[in-house]
Amino acid sequence: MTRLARPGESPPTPRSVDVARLAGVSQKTVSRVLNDEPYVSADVRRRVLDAAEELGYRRNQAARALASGRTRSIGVVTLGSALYGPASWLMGIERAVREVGYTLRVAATIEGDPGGIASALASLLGQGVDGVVISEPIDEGVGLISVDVPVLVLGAPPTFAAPQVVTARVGAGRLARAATEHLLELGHATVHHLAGPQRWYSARDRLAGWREALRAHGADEPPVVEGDWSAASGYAAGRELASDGTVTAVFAANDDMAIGLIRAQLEAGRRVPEDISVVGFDDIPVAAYVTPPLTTVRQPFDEVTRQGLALLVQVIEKPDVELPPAADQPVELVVRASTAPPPPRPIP
Amino acid sequence: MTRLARPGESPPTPRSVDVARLAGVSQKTVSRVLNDEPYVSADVRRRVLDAAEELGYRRNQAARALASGRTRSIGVVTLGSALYGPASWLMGIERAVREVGYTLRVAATIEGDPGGIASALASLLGQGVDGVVISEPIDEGVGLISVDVPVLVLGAPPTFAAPQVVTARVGAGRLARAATEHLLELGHATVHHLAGPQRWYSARDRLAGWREALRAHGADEPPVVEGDWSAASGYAAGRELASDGTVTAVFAANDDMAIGLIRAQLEAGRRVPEDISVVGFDDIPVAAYVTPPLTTVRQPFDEVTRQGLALLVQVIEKPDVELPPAADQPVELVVRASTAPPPPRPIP
DNA sequence: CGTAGACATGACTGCGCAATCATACAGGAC
DNA sequence: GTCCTGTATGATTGCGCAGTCATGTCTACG
Repeated sequence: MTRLARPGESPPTPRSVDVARLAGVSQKTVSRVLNDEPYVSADVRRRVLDAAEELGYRRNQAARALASGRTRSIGVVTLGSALYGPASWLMGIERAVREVGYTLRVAATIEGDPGGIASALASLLGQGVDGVVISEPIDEGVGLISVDVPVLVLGAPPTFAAPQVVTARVGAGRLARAATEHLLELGHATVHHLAGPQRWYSARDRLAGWREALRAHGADEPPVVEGDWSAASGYAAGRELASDGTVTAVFAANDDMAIGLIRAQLEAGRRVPEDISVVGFDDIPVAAYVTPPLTTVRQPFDEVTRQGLALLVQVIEKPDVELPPAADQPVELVVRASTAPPPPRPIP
Repeated sequence: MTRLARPGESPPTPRSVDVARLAGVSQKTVSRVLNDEPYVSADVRRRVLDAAEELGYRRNQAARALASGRTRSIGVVTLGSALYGPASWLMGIERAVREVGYTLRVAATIEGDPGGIASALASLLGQGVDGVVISEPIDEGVGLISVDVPVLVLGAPPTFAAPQVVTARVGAGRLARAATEHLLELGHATVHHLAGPQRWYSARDRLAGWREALRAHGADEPPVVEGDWSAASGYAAGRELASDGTVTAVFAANDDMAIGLIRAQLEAGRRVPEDISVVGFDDIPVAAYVTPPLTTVRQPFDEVTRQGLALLVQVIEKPDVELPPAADQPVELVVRASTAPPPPRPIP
């Protein structure tokens, strides 16, 4: 932490003792002021803050962590990709973490790296984070991973052994169900599903929501096509589906795949939404501007991360207080122009 | 850092002394082994590693940082958004940071927050990072920000006072120039530009590249339309441009705006690319699948971050060694179907 | 008016590790 | 054999802060 100034450079960074000396108090009192502890007179507080300001003093986090046993940092395990969903989660978490006065450490897992989550977690724990957020985990068949700090799992059921596990379910399942029901209510006999990779919990959630909706409406359950989230995989799936004239509605597990799928339909001479309706998932920024504008489902990233982190921090700071149940977030289906009633009769 | 076990819980986490005791050596020797320092016999090394393994020992990073003055962590200042560009930079950085054996701390700036970069930097410096990466900075008119660790600036010229400043230019300007030239070479008399917000260096870079290309070809320089990166702003700009029949080619500063712009053209009854050609920037995942598939420019995120970080780490660890010049990254223009020669005569 | 409590401050200590210095023993040069 | 250099290890110390306890001052109240 000591920044070794090269000869002739700026003075060394000040310590709390320096502040104390300048303010005419003890080092401990400086610590009191900076930590907002009680029993400091207004006068002394003022002097200390002024002195700190004058010296440009910043507390040494390593020393704080060592002395107090807390780093005031939260680690995030995220997918090492720029996919809209994971990236949005991460940014939501950053905002929320900062709001509660913590700092953020990030470890990315790499798709296909076995033990990726476990090693990312190990790296974070080694850094001494006070809590961990796991964003949209994928199933690695690792079984129970054991962690000695509280864990917040976003968008998936917990499979971690930890002092406390908090979950913030997005209700992706409910959202998927709403998307499917939207299509059924337009009059489609059934709805096909272009699923995400089933190693992802969020992909399984969406599939389950789709299935529920079909069952509730007594609709047939057509075979599932699985993609890998990419528009390319959506395109491939779309070519396959285009050869089946009975398909009139598809719910894709994300917008990228939906867009690829639509392109395949157009190339096959089928119009969207006249011949086939498509619903996506995520509401990526361009969803409203592609052709046709995409009906999709929007996830409340900010609200979910904020709520989840508030819980996590409470668990970290007051492990014994009872947790309030997480409030459900509102479902938001954004209806645009990629969905319509089915054509009068299936295309032969 | 001390994880206080609640009564009846697992034993406290082991310290290096515990490892030392088990291995029958001194604490310092454990430190030597774990830091790969010389002058340790193979036998002792083995015993220490075994003992550490047996106890599940992990070094306390706070203590290491305090004792050594280095955190072995790199801080990143990034835009708090899920925009494709910033998110891709961040993930590229994560991979690169891990490859060089450091860990990552993230601070996001908030658009519109005055002093955002400065406060994000302050937060990171307070955490004691050994180096800082600033990704696609925006101009806050803050003037010189002073930092006491080496800085890597991605995609922009440096405006920081720091012991060492490294830049990894993406060559966005060159890429923008290539995009514009592509249109000119198709026969367009000139190319309009839908710029990004000019507070962003990367937006200014792209504008400059566009301007250079026009000058080099002796083409007229039409007025610039400025968007805010969003598809919505591209759409708005597109409506404006659509009323001008002389516009036959547009270079948009990112793909989202290009997609919004294309949608506005279609709604105005102009065909892309027959009536008007559009080039984007970024090659977002869906760019190949929108209608028409988007001609765009791809940034070499991974190569640039990897090279830049290698330099940054070298500067951190060996401040006195001369830096090799950064190699230029290859320009990649991805030609798809949104560009074509201009229509025979301007639409009246 | 003496004492219990609230308030305000400081002295001292220790967090877990790496840096520094000291020590000990090899083997080679002379 | 003595001296040296290179190798291998340990003892001690200190990084900069917060925790603990001691101490002092001021009010309130019987």
